[in-house]
Amino acid sequence: MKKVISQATIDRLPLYFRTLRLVEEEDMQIISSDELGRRLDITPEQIRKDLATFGQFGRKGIGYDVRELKDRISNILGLQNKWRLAIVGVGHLGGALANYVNFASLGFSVVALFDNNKKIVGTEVNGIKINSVTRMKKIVAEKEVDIGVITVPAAEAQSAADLLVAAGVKGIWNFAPAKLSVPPTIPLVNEDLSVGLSALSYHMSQD
Amino acid sequence: MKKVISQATIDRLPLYFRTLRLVEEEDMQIISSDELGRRLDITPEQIRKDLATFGQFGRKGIGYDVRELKDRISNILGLQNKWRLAIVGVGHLGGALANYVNFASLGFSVVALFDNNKKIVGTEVNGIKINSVTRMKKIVAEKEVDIGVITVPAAEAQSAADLLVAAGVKGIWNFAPAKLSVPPTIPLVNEDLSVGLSALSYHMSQD
DNA sequence: TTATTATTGTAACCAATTTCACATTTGGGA
DNA sequence: TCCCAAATGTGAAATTGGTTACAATAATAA
Repeated sequence: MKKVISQATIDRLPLYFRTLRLVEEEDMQIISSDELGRRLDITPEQIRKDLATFGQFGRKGIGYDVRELKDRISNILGLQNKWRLAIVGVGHLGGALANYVNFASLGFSVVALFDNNKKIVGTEVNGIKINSVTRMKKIVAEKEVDIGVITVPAAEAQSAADLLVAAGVKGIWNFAPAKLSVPPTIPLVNEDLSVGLSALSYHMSQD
Repeated sequence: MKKVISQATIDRLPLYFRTLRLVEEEDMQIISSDELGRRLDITPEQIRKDLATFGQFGRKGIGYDVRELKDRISNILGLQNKWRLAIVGVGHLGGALANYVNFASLGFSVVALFDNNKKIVGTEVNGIKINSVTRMKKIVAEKEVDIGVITVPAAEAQSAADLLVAAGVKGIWNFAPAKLSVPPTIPLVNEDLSVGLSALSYHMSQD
């Protein structure tokens, strides 16, 4: 199963998935690419092309089986893995992510928190104890952490990434506005909020 | 000034901007596309092409004037506007954004907070009072809010957007995992965190 | 002054992505 | 049974985005 799926398609799959879950709750068993597109503002052709990337399982003249499509997308995205997250940097954003309920519904769980501020080490957020970053290796192993989430200031982001990689995480989700260097075997996704906000500013300035 | 700049380019401009600020602090007056690219893992050709979209102001054989390039990008992104934000939904994420320092350094400021939970209306976060959503129109006008930030649950996101539009905001930054309908004159940027996290999951699942 | 090196700007090419057009399949109704 | 309407799947065309190659320019050193 080594079919390449484009990044553009991968970024749309979560949207399909979330819509299929809603549709399922409405007790729809079958959905057409047209209806799915209408709900997401994506053309039906685009959706069919995306889905065709990983085999054909729609039924001509009918549409797609909601349950089957949803499960298939979930598998492609690897959501069956129930990834375990550790958050490094328990400031406002890190704390918010530790409490973020939408993760749980996708099968992700926050299992560890790290900070280098002695004042908060030992306290708990959402029932999870904050540890010193010096204990990262031990705790990442113990708690079987898969994903490291970086919510430290930009200047400290690279060293947080280095510690996470050394501790053995399999992927990194970076919120710091900084370019990180990690081994090519470790997937890295950047979630720099200022990019989106700046893009909004740009569009608001045009007319 | 009606030159079209591609979304791909717009999304890279904030990265250039942030790097130029760092470079400026290092007292560099001139930077080459090569050096800028090295710091961001973007090819120098790509950078030159992006910058060429809005005129030529590099100097052949020399490079780009750091200050000038930074100011120019700031203007293109509309950051000189000092946009004023209102956050709707003061849960964990909304609260974190109300405290987020990186905004201020880009010239954005949070000037109003709204929630429909009576228990928190009247309290303050980061010195900003939480108002009832019923007072949105009045307060958006009073505080001269430009941008509405949506951090309510998905099911309430559309009505939050409707209220913001009715109150006169000029743009919307949406964190709820939902597709919003807004008038085409109102720029909308979606910041669905589950998209990035799912993409990370996908890449981690590949062999 | 002239050659050399560094570096931009851009045209031409190539790759990725999206849109278009349509053949094909399915179920339902006459 | 046969036709029609509703859909998918997909090749081809169009568009968008990225890479390559190189001419042009500027500073510096010989």
